[in-house]
Formats: sequence, structure tokens, C-alpha cells
Amino acid sequence: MYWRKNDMDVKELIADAIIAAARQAMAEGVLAQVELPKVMLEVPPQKEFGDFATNFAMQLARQAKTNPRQIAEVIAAQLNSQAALDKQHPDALSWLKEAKLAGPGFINFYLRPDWLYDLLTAVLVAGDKYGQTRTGGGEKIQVEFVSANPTGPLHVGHGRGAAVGSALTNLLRAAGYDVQAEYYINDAGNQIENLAASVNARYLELMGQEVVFPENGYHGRDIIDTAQRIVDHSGEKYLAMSPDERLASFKELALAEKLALLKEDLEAFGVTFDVWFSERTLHDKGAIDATCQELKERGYMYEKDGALWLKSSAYGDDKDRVVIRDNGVPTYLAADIAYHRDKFVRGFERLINIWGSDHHGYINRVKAAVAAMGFEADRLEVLILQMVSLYQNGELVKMSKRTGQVVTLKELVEEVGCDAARFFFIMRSLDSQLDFDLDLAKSRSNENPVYYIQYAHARIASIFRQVKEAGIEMPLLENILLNTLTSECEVDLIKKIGEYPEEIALAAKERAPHHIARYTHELAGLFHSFYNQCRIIGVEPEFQAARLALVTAVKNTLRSALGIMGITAPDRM
RNA sequence: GCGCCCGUAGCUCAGGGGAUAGAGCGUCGGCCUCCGGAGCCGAAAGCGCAGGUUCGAUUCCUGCCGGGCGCACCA
Repeated sequence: MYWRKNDMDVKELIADAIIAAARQAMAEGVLAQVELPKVMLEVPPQKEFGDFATNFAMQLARQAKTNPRQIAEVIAAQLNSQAALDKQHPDALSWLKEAKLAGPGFINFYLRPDWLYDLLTAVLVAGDKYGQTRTGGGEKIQVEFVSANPTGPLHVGHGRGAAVGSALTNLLRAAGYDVQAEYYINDAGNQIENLAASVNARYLELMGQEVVFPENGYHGRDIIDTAQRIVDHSGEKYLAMSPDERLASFKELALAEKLALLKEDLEAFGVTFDVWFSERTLHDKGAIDATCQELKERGYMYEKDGALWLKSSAYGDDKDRVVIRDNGVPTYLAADIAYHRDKFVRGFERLINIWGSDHHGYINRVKAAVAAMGFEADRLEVLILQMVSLYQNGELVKMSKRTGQVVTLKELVEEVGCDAARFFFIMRSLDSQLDFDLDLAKSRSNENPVYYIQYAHARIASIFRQVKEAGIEMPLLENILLNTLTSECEVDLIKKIGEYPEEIALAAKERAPHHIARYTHELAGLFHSFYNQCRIIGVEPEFQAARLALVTAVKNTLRSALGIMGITAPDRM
């Protein structure tokens, strides 16, 4: 059938038919000659409005200077007569039962139910690949996320970045982008010196010396642990060194340890990176000097008060920024500029950075730097993630980074589990501040949306265990009478499964993984509803086979969507 | 003061300019001789305020009010 042609989904076919009908109407002079807008098709809010609807006529009304209802009438009539013709030549519009004018100028499409069964067949044939699209067109994208300083454990805020970043990476891959996940290690600069000084202070304390803790030091318990490990391993060895030597040694030791812990925590959270990029290599390889030189040559650097400044205000930043301090030490921005240059040089067409909202003021200067280097600033997308607050027993869990009073990602994962933590981080839009309800995330009950979704998957797995035990044989797909799936809950389920590819395409385009969380929850909901209304095992063989085919498609789709979020799809719970 | 994000049901949040604004939690009321009750069915309850653009605004724009986060030669 025409609408099952490769790579064509029913919406595209409807859209094409609408365009054709509008052209025909213009050719016949019943519609003014105008440029046609893109056809927007949606699933109408109510079932009486058919399977799909478009506001095409209303979009057209402005330009055509005609009543939208009149335009809709013309196009609908055109489509209906074409459909009637095509019934004799089962090609083009044979899928269309009726196109109908409605409301202020909508055209509602009522389709023959066959489209659902062919959709379901296509889903089953696609198997694990179902949902993957090519909307990304293989664009080379780098996603950089977390990039927390290796000076202490990851906390819950980093957890949101980690969950969202990895989900976005998976999502973009599913949508056909060529994605690389990268972590930028801030292993140079002041914070590393502070780390070394903090470890040094704790070390000396453990060796019984009175010390003044460094002003910008890290107060976390983990620093004491690091110092203790050094004592356990090497005892007094470092006391004999000069302070400078000792600090240098502690710097390397602490850095290596912190980095290893970072990787460990992230892996336990299901997050892996393709590249761990060291800031230090930029300094060591002279990339910062080279970048400054290039910017100088391009005319975007100047000296003032002994420092070297980037003329970032030329590209929309509030003010110019210091790149090399008057003491000759590059600022963090200097390294960041060199880093972004390096990313572009590596051949990425697009860069996505995921930052915490406390860094949003940094966007303009980096984009300005990118532009000053001659790259299109739009090729750098910075996604800002709002803050996370933890709630327990209905109360805010107070945290203070300065005093080391933080809930770490590791603790969170131990407390609520990896799956629940990831889901809670992913389920909100990036723009929304996240109130993380620890009690809800921990509860192993129907209150918890993660379990609700996973339970749907486990239930289906359970059904198939029983199918196997009972020795029920599944007929070949082409022998299953899918058109026995006619009840409302079955039809709803098939339609929802059918929406999956465009959910992926949309979520990827908008860099919004929370759409997948919402979709998965809706799909699970429709399944549970179906499950309560329709028996699967033990009904008439043709119904049984069709329903087993349906739940297979549900199971595959759930597993795929959960996989994008980095959440397991358990067969038992 | 300036910039970014957010104000939608009692609470936490979805809502790509359109037809009767959706979900979870909470509250209230139903459903187990039946494939996993970690489930299902039902009820009450809402777009911060004021303008503007539009045939049509919860959605876009402006102002105000309220909340969060920033405004370094820190990262």
C-alpha cells in the first residue's frame, strides 16, 4: 500500500496529500495563489476529531485572505474526491476514510483502521531498531557535560548533569546524530592548588602538627580520607620534603585519586565518556599561547593595565574579559577559549555544553570568543540546567559546599538506586528547578513513576515466561490477525507506540530528554490499562496471538525508551 | 541595578499559536473465583497581574509582582 512505502509514515503521507490538494485547488482557481506553509499534523485532543488533524487552512487564511473554514472545506473536498477515485486504483489515498472540516478551520482525518495494523507490523519488523530516526543526518556533535572539578566528590547537582547529559547523548544517537560524549578535566589552575594545599593541611594535621587551614581550602571529609591514605601508604615520607615539593607531590596524588573516584561514581551511575580531556594538555602544548596569538592577529586582543584582554564586547558580551592576568597567568577563560577552539578543530559541526545555572553568566563570553575566532557562535549550544533541591520528609535538605555539607551522588545512588535517581533527574525539563523527593524516589510502590514503568516491562516479561511454560507457539507475524485488535485500549496502545519515533526526533531536536520520560510513563499507563481490560493468555488463539504481538511491541518500545534514559528494563522485580 | 531561568490543580511538574489545558503525588469513592494489586476505574480542584501582536495567546512581545541563579585579573 502506498502509505507503507519505505521511510514514509502516515503523517508524511497525509501532509503530502494536503499539499497536493492545495496545489490542485489553486490550479483550479478555487484557492488564491499563495506560498504553502509546512503542514502541521497533530493527534487531536478528542477522539471524535479523528486520527489526525491539521490547522493548515488556518495557517493559510492570513495569506490567502480567506475564511479558514472555507479553505478547509475546499481542501477536504479535494482530498475526499481523490480518495474516492483512488479506491478504484488502490494507490494514493486508499488509507483515507474521510477528511472533514471542523471547528474554526481544522481538517480532521479519519483513517481506515488498517493503518494501525500495518504500523504495528512495521514496529515488530523493526524490532530493537524501532524508534531510531535519521533526523540528525549524521551531524557530528560533541556533548560536554559534568566536567566537575576533580577536587571532591560529585554531588547531586552534578548528578542531574550526568543523567541528563548521558540521556541526551543516547537520544541524539537514536535520532541519527554522530555523537561524542566528553568530560573536561579542570586539572590546572587555582582549584587544584587549593586541593593540594587542603590535602597538605590535613596531612600535617594527621602528623600532629598545628596548621591553619587554607582560606579557600576544601573542607570535605574526602580530603581527610585522602590524607589518611597518604599517611597509611607513606607515613612520614612527605614531612622531609620542602613545602613546595610536598605540595607538588600531593597535587599529583590527589588529582589521580579524585579522577579515579569521579570515574567510579559516574560509572556506577551508568555514565561513561568517550573522551576525558585534560585542561593541562592545553597549557602544556602551548594551545593557549597559540589561541591568544590567533586572536591577536584577528584583532580581538588588546593590552590594558598589564593584562591581556579579549574584546568580547564586540560580540555581545557585557564587557571585555581578561585572558592573561597582569602576573602572566592565564585565566580560566583563556583555557576555555583554547578548549573550544580545539573542539572545532577536531571537526565537530556542533558543540553542546551542559552547564549548571550558576555558570550561565559565562555563556556570552565563551560564545563571543568562539565568534572572535571565526566560528559561528550558533554552532555552540549551551544548555543550562537549573538547580536541584533535595527534599526528605517534606523538608528541604540543607547543603553547603563551603563547609563540605553536601549529599554526594554516590550517597544518593546508594539511597534511592541508580534507576530511580536517573529518572527523577531526567523527568523534568532542563529549565525547571528540580525538587527531588527522596521519599518518593525510594518508595517501592505505585507512587514511584520509575517502578510504574519498569513494572509494565516486567509484567510483559512475565507473560512471556508463562507463554513459554505453557508451550504456546507463536505464529509467524504474517499469519497473525492484527486486525482483531479493535478495542479502544488496544487501538490507543498501538497509536502511542506509533508516536515513539517522532517523540525521539522532537526530544532530540529540542535537546529535551524529559519528553522521553513523559512518553514512557504514558505508554506504561496505556499498557496497564489495557492489561486490566484484556486478557492475553487463554483467549481465542487468534486474539491471543494478536495481543502477544501487541505486548511484544510495547515491551520493545519500553526497553528502547528506558535504554535512552539509561534505566534498566527488568524482566522481574 | 543589569542578565538568565521559573510562576499552570493543595504539592511536584507536562503542555512544538488553535477545538472541552494534561499527568504524578495528596484527598475522596469504587475494583481481586481471572496472565504480577509495584495494577485498574471514577471524583473534586488550576494558567501570578496588566497591556500588546493575532481570526485565535497558557504558549509570542512589553511592563509589573513573586521565587531561583549569576554579575572577578575565582572556577
